[in-house]
Amino acid sequence: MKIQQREKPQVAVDIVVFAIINNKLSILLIRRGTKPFKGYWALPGGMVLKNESLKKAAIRELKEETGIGDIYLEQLYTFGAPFRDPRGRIVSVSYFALISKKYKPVLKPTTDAVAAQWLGVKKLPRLAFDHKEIISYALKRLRWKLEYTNIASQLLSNYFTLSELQHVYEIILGKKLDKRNFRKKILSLDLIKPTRRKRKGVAYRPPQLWKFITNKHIVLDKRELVF
Amino acid sequence: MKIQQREKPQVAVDIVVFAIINNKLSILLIRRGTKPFKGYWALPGGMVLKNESLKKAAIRELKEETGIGDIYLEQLYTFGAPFRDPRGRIVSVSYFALISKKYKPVLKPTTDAVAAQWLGVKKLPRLAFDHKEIISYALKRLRWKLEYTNIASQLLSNYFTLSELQHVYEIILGKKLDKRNFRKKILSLDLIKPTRRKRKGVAYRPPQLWKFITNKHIVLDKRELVF
DNA sequence: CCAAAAGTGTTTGCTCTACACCCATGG
DNA sequence: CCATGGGTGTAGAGCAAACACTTTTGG
Repeated sequence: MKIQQREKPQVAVDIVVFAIINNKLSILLIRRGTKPFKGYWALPGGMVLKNESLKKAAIRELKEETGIGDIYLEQLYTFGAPFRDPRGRIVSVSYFALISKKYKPVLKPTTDAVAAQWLGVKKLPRLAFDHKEIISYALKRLRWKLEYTNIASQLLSNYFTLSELQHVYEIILGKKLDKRNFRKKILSLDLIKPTRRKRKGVAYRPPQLWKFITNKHIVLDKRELVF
Repeated sequence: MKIQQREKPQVAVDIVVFAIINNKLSILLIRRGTKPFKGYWALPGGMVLKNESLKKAAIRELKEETGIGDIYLEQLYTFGAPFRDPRGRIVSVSYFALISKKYKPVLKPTTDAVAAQWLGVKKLPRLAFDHKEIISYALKRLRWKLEYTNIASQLLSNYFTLSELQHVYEIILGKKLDKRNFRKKILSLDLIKPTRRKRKGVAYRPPQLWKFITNKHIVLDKRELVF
């Protein structure tokens, strides 16, 4: 398919979807089945439709790829270099999304994609367009927001143990944390509360299950969660 | 002028230009001379041209408005609600800019604008489009970046006194700061250095003049400048 | 000599860090 | 009873906040 260069740019969304898969911070990528960059991995995304907001477009694309509609989504940055796409002028508004453990995404290849797959951020393949840059931007934002928001809630199930929460931090920040200090700090912020439940069936002392006090996105007024 | 709704959105830039004018944090606004929102105040901005990057477009528009080319500019957020502009689908990439004391902007009315003026952020008039939202977003970003970057350098002359620097912080954060603690903190970060010069002609002890060690944008790895 | 802002240290409380042992369960 | 991760407290160091007086100049 060949698209001519237009006078007016087209507006697209590209989405960096993070999830923790097999204890690795991973990104959803699709393998392109058409030119340009055929065979390369790329971020899911697509054109914004007429009378569709940018966020709606991102939600729609994500639903098409993963089947999940209810997802944390936040605008990242807009990339608009004139020749970032060889097909013509495409301004891409990037989003970053988090998929919580409570969902099981069903990856569906779509028109442009021959495969969709979770790939660990540590060793990403070569990527189409300027998608590497977009991902690096998203990673920065993710690490940053971990420190002053309750964003980790978006990567866990409704009920979780403190160790699971700590692992989210460790995986994303890429370093081991002290268990006691982690607990002290996270508890001091009143973001989570204990429940009556404990995780059953484990071959060790059953851990307390916790939940976030709210599902809403909370922005702390300081970077309180710097570990 | 009536523009029809197009199938492809147009891409525009809108710029929130901050400067400190008469000890007030101010924004450059233009009074619209044409419909829609004729007579309302609006952010400077305009359409992105073919083969022009987003940032270039912002720089060009700013130069047209203020005559200043060398300016701190950073992308903010992209607003793309389908009906944010009654003329049709316009996706607006917003930028935020800082004008340093070393420049004297010459405000020039342009095609769409009957007047350009600095208005204090404390009491802004009613604004066209969703520009109020854009400004509120820019203000948040400005306050936030003050705490972990050397962005204040963009609002001062090359040489400045510590009190002037402190005033930038006080004006933007909207609170008085302790002089001794301010100095201690700012000096501990190695962002500025003393010069041999002192400000002359003042009716009090002549203050030391300082400069920023670099003109480059520095991002600290912590929010060190929380006062 | 007066007015005005510049410049300068110390004490106190709080927060962050480092660190090791017992507990509850399944098998 | 063994293996496994869960759960808990404290002491010391470093950082942040509060606070008042002396200095230097122009007029």
